[in-house]
Amino acid sequence: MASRVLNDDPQLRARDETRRKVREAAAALNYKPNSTARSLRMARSGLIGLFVPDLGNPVSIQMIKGVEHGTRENDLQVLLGRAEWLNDDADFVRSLALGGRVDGLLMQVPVSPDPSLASRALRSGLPVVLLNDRNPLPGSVTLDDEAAGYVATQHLLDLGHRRVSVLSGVVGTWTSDERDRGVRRALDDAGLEPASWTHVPFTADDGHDALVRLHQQGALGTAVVATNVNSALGALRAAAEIGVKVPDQLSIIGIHDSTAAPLVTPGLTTVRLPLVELGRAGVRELVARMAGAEPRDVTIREPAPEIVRRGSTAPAG
Amino acid sequence: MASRVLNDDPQLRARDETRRKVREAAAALNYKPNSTARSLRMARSGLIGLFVPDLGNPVSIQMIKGVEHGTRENDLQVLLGRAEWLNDDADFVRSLALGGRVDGLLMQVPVSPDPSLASRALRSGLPVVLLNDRNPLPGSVTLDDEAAGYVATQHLLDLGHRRVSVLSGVVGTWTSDERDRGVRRALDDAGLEPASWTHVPFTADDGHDALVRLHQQGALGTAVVATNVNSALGALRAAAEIGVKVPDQLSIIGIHDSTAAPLVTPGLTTVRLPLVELGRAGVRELVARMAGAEPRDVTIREPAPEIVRRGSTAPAG
DNA sequence: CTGAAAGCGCTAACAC
DNA sequence: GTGTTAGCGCTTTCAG
Repeated sequence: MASRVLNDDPQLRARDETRRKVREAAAALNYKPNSTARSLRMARSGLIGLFVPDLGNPVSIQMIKGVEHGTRENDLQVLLGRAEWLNDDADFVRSLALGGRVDGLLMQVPVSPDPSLASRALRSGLPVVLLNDRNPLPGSVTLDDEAAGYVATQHLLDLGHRRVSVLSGVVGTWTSDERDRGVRRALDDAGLEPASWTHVPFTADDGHDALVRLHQQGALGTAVVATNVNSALGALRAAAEIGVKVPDQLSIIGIHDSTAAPLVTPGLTTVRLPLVELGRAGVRELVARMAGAEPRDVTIREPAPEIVRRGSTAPAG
Repeated sequence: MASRVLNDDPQLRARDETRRKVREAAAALNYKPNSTARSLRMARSGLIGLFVPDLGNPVSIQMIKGVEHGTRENDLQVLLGRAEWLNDDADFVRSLALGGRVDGLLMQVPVSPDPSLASRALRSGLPVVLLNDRNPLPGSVTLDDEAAGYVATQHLLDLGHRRVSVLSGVVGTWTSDERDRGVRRALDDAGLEPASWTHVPFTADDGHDALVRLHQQGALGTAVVATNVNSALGALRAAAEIGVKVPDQLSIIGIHDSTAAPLVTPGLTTVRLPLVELGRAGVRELVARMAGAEPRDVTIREPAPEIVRRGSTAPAG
């Protein structure tokens, strides 16, 4: 009774008099509902697990901000964890699920060591949605990475570059493969072959080393599309070290924006993707799943990938 | 009974036979304890709230990593939230507390808009520990910021600089004031006056603009201590833009390390503080508080502040 | 329209 | 050594 008044049950018919009394009593006692008891009764914790491999990654941060928005909109809260934990503890997903600690799981899967983590989670029975990655099993939210690859490459082409080196990610990861497709399409449309095509992990150091190597081998074009911000940042740094002038001798563009991008010299031109929107959509999708919807793969195409032009790209010499 | 076997109650005396049976039955039924019911019964959620103002800040990220360690060590989990929420919703802390959603709160307070947030939380009755900040009320974990200011300045002095500009933070924030004290002490020890002393908020843009202004006014020394990484990064960027060569004409050092520091050109010299340790200690302190300990202020002095030398500092011309 | 009572799954106290 | 039961605080069903 009191419960229904305080929760504004629309089904309830009660005299205004009664409602008032109930509320007054609650206020007087400084009553706060116990969320644990409620969770037990409702068989619903109101918590979703958010598992990311590395909080240091600007991409994760943006997504998390979106997730925060999403959870506020849906009266949920976030239990934060590291994706590795799911790996260490084979049974952890199941405990979380069956134990009712969380109602669902949002996860960004680490590229290594064990990609089967995603499949296992998706098969666990718990509502799970993958963030920024896809699996043979449905249940993911991703961005238009193909378009991002295309747009980034096209920016370079528009600037008159004809010899472009591509610094790509790890083959077999969904986002990287998609971006590669976009890059290839832009190159094909222009009837061009890449000056070089290198696959490196998603760190600044890897981008750095790759650029140095290309330069030594004389395989470096007049521009590089780095399929990932961190390697773009590393490549930019490498160029400075080996005396290749950016943007005069070399243009560099990275996919995804980062707080570091405007801080480096010159500023890194990037393509911005709606990562915050991705996080928010992930929550929406998870909420649908918790309500019984079938797993599916959704792609966020709005707003479209956008070039954030800073100093690292310029017309071809 | 079964409960006590599965929870390895050391008080319990039971035949091995029985234990085995219980465990087998549990395994056969794929039994997973329901954490909500347990929380209700134990009047303890096993969750601590972690509230930070801005996930984009490298300082927050490091602390969070430490908090993750701490929670694993103490069988706790993290409910993540934005510090602003505590502000928006005057009653939110109380609901969290009285409602039993979390057992305690770890918070990094936003410098603006409302510093009373911390006092209110500290007075809420819930165990609360402030991270990297201090309040008139006890209950905080901080670093040796005074030492950090000293060490940073001393590094410049050791390099032979005599005219040092200090780019300091917001007056009245604990960390900033402490660092200022350390800077002052180093300067005093050397019998020097600062070339200039500016207070700016903790963003790259503010650091950028401050450096430009100092340069225009001719008040710039041969070295700058920036009391915060972000403004150091901004200052470095500004120097590049206005043609002041770093480190030839100007040395720059920042307090706190950042993933961006090695990416900029030249790399930013920083002083590294044990932020991860701070996060972990925050959890330890909170656990003590939950067990009934009195609130207190603790300072993490180990490991001591350490110079991470990169390209942005060099001997005075 | 309002009050009483059952029961969510667990743990701890207490009989046996 | 082992089985039984009360009760955590809530929501919801069912009488009144």
